Amino acid sequence: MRLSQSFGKTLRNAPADAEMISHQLLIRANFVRPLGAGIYTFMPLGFRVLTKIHRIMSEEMDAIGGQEMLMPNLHPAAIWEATGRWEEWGNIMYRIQAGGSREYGMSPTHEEVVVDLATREIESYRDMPQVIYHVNKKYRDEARPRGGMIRLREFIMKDAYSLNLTEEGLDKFYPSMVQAYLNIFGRCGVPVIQVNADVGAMGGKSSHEFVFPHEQGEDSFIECDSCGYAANVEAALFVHQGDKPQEETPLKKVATPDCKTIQDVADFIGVSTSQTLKAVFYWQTPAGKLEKDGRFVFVIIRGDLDVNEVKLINALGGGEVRAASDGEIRAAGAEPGYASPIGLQVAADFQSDGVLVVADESLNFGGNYVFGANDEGYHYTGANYPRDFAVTLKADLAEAQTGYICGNCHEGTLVSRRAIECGHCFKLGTRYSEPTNTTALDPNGKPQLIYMGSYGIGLDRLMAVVVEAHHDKDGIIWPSSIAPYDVHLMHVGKGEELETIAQNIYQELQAAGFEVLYDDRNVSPGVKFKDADLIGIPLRVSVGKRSLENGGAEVKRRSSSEREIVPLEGLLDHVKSSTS
RNA sequence: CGGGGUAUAGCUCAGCUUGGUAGAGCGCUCGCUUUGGGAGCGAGAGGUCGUCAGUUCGAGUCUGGCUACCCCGACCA
Repeated sequence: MRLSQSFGKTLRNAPADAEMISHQLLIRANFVRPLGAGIYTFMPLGFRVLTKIHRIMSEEMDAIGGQEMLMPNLHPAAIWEATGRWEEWGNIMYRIQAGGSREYGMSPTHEEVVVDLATREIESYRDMPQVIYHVNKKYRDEARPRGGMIRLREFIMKDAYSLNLTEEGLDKFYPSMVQAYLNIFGRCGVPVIQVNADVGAMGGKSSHEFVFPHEQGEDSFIECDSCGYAANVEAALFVHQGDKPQEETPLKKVATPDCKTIQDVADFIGVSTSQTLKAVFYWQTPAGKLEKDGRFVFVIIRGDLDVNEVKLINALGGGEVRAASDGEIRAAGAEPGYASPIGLQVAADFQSDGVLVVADESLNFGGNYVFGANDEGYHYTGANYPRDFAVTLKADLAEAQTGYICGNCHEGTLVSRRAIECGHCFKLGTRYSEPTNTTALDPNGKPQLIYMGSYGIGLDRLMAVVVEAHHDKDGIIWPSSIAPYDVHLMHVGKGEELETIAQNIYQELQAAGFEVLYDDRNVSPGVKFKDADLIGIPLRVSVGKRSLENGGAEVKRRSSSEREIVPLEGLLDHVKSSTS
């Protein structure tokens, strides 16, 4: 490509509102152009990078048996109603009202289409396993697009779907996809951390996130500073510190005036917060039900810990939770600020009457607690479980935090880090096959729900992450695997002779199969060098009066400051060895 | 959806306090000179100052509504 004829130009300044480096550089170097918040055009350079990322993904997917295809973006409402997500994704899906009463959603993801296909195409175990994938647009009405290409409203995703007859089949296949993902990120030059996001309940589904640590990221994860263990906040294992006391002291009601918070109470009585229990109240709305049909949930956790709502939802078997109102708390018989289940009728299980009390495991790592007395201005001391109160359910509810001891190596300290989520592997199980009754006959001729997995990587975001990982003060430094061109050729200075030489090189390199961006513009050398650095093609070849006097063309890698003069006759071989 | 910020030429910004005929740099066009790290001189093109309303003889400037965009947070398969 001749730069003099290419569409669009590089910019000397980045738009003032671009904050992330990748956002600034991709715009300045003319890879992308904004159209609206979270909506971008890929310019020719950007499209070339996208195409190369796509190719790498296709190779890795094909290597594990994937079959590339293309699914639609206009989804009839019916397929989303079938899985219950037409309602569930109310705020995020773009909807289109077409002639008559037809309704469509703009593809926010493609599980529904895959399930629809599976019901038609998969009839028996003989038709599985399958791995299908495509690279296609996704549309999500994100409340807050951010970071340029990091969170978009319209974006491009490589999403793959696996179909297996059994859970074992899915479990067996899953690691190969995880490995393929590691290969993809490796080939794109992105050092990702694999984050285990096991979420326990909900049918034993598990997932892995691949994150790139970055302080401006939209995601966060927990990492051990010693063993390298990494996990989601919801999944992170940590060591519960504390022991049961030797002797249980008697329950005693004490006045604690104006002590509404745990810190107040602990200070007033003179103990640490880990010597207290706190009550936190939620209103749970089960999946697919209205809020008024939900129920009150009384959560107990040690005073020094915090409830992770995702863990709570999992413990409750799904749905949504929100903080309960004071009215709802009083209706359950508890006193806000001084609450405990002591003296309340606690439900024995989910079906029984009484208050649903869910306690964190931390309850067992201590005793003789300070706990509310359900009487304004009073707490108990010496509260012990199960002597003094009952709970409906015990579960892991505590959120891992910076400073906790790692649950993997039991030595290191957990640290919370910001990151950009680059990819996600998800065992879906029968989440979509069940509501749509997507079954296949097993060898015994019996229909079985099929097991699905879904696996996604955002290409636009990945492109931005590559730039975040590979740049310097002058511009982008593309890894050669996804660089828009192999060689950035230019002539510096004026003269027909120079231009002829450069053109010959241009043709010679292209004939040899190289992708060459030729800066044939009649501008000063400084402009050309600055643009070459900004655009970031791995190898720069320049011919000028000075280089010819020194014996040939100057060759420089974008990633290094070394320049060398290569005789014109040997240039092709030199480029071959430099790019291989 | 809460909090904060911004909106004037393609890009970066000044002008607003104190209302009086739209500015600079870069970029763009033409000419001449220049050519190894964002060249020089000269001549040009380009803006209903986000939008709607109000105050005023007069609004880019003052007031209010709306919209868009950016940042923090909530949310996010």
